[in-house]
Amino acid sequence: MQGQQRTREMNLFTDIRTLVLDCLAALQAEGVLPADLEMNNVTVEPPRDATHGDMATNAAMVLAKPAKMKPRDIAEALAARLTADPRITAAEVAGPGFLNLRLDPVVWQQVIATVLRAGKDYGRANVGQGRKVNVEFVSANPTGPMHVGHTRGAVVGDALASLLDFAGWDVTREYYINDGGGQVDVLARSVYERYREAHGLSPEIADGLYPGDYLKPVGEALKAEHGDKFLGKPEGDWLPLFRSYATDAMMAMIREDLAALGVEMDIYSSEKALYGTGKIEEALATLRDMDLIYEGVLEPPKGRKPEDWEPREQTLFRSTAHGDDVDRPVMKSDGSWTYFAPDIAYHYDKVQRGFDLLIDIFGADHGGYVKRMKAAVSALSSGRVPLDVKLVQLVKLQRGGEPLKMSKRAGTFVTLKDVVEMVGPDVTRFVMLTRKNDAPLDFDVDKVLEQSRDNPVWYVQYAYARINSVLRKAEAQGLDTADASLAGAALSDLSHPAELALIRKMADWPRQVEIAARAHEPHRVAGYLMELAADLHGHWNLGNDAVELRFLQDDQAIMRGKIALARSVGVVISAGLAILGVTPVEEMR
RNA sequence: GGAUCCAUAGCUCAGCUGGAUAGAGUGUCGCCCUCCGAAGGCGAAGGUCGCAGGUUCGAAUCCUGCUGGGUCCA
Repeated sequence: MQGQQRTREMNLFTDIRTLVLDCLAALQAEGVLPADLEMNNVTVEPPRDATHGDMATNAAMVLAKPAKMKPRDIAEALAARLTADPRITAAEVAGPGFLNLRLDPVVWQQVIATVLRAGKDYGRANVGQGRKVNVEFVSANPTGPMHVGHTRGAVVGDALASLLDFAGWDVTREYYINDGGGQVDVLARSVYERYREAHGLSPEIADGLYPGDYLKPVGEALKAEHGDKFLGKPEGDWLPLFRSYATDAMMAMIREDLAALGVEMDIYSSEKALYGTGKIEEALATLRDMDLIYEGVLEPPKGRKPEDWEPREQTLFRSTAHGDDVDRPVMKSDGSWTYFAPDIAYHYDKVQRGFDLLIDIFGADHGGYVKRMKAAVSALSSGRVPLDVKLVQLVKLQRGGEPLKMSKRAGTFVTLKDVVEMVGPDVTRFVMLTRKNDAPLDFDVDKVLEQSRDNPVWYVQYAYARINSVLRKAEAQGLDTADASLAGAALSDLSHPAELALIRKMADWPRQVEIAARAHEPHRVAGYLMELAADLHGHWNLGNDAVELRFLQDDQAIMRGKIALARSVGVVISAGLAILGVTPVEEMR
């Protein structure tokens, strides 16, 4: 397979792991090791401590027990086999049974050529094997502009989608429009007041209506299109029209906000569109066939004394059969659907569209919804399709250490657009990915624009800009700095420990991609980039004292290798930034 | 009351989904540099990984209970 072949060449760690497994198989063939051994737990990783060598394998420790042998004996037999490979220069047993490997520097140096030849595809993985994944994210109610909380979900979802794509998944980015519930009626009534206002009447923004100014243009547009024919008319005359008009306007605004962030959805699905199509009934019928729907009365919630609690018979989903804590109502006693019913139908639809994996990005306030959603997907796909729900915690927006408060009810809140206008889409995206999704995030709009070490965005961008600066200078000295040319540079001169350390960091990139993709954690990419940038800057600083470590050299042949190293770091940085959706800057100003 | 997430250096946080002596940044302390390969550099001190058990060759990581905090729930 072409793809797998390429992956093997790019990820040095899986290369060496394959070698380890081959050696173990040979030992089995010789009868040194028993035939039936589980090898899945055998890993090849960079050691925490660089003095331990280049790579370490735990094979001897993992296999000791099932093979009924001492770890040391296995390790020594394995070491003897491994050192027969030209890539391995040393293999020594250490600690409780680790096997520390040292690789021929040539192997490391070749990483540079690999990076330069692969370009932006360096690190592409095949963990997805072309399977289909649906990432549903943002899914903000179409009742107003997106605020900072949504922004984090948007960035996390988009970056996760890019990461999975990079790791070999077939990705669909999807937005679920919650336009079926009561909140869009509220929206329509709010817009009606703005419509009245457009006619010179004073709006009555009753408690519970959306007070934001952003609805004024919608009211005016309705006036321009329909004149005064809805003034003084009963709600039934205008509600449906106002509802769809307003949600369309809100969705247009949300799409603009997303575009400002650089987020492009593949599909917008509508909750409203599920009604009347039989989709909900179909999904529930499927569950009913599985004996997972029944009429019943829920236990009152434990603990706090239920004041207005009364036992009511409802239509319930037996979600406890799929891991939930209690069964959940899908239809209220008055015969109307609960919020849960269309969500079931929507996820059923996703299952039917053939996805092998579903991912939902929710705000942390929807955490209570996770178990029932997982139960529904588990039931409706007969356990075939996993649903992973990533909960995105709050963003604490600050300016110079002071909190920027937001309140949707008062109509004064910091929108996504505000933030993007203040700091730009690239900074917004990067900062949103500097923490794992389930940890709260501090976002200081002043700090993220500082040029300092503790501003991670700047730090990574600066590394990239430095590399480009040095490339320009090398070019001015007559060097061909095209990647294709640099890929042919002689690299044997790059043998200084600092240079090899930098290369090792780059060699780790494909591995980090796999780890991040498997864990569904795009923030790891940002973390890796900060480390790579730190290594680049550290190496740069060494050049202040040690002239032979500078990228710019008098000797063209030597400089060519150094520049190849610099450029390959730049390639990896831009590959990582591409996953985050951040544009690298060529020059600092 | 239940669900869920979190708890790691003074502070802000990483930590490879079980590996070796737990890492950065910042702050503190000490030294060096004034170099445009500028937007500092080197080093030191600083830890019962919330607490208590359990699982195993091995736990910050997995399981159970507890404590404290965020979020959610008719």
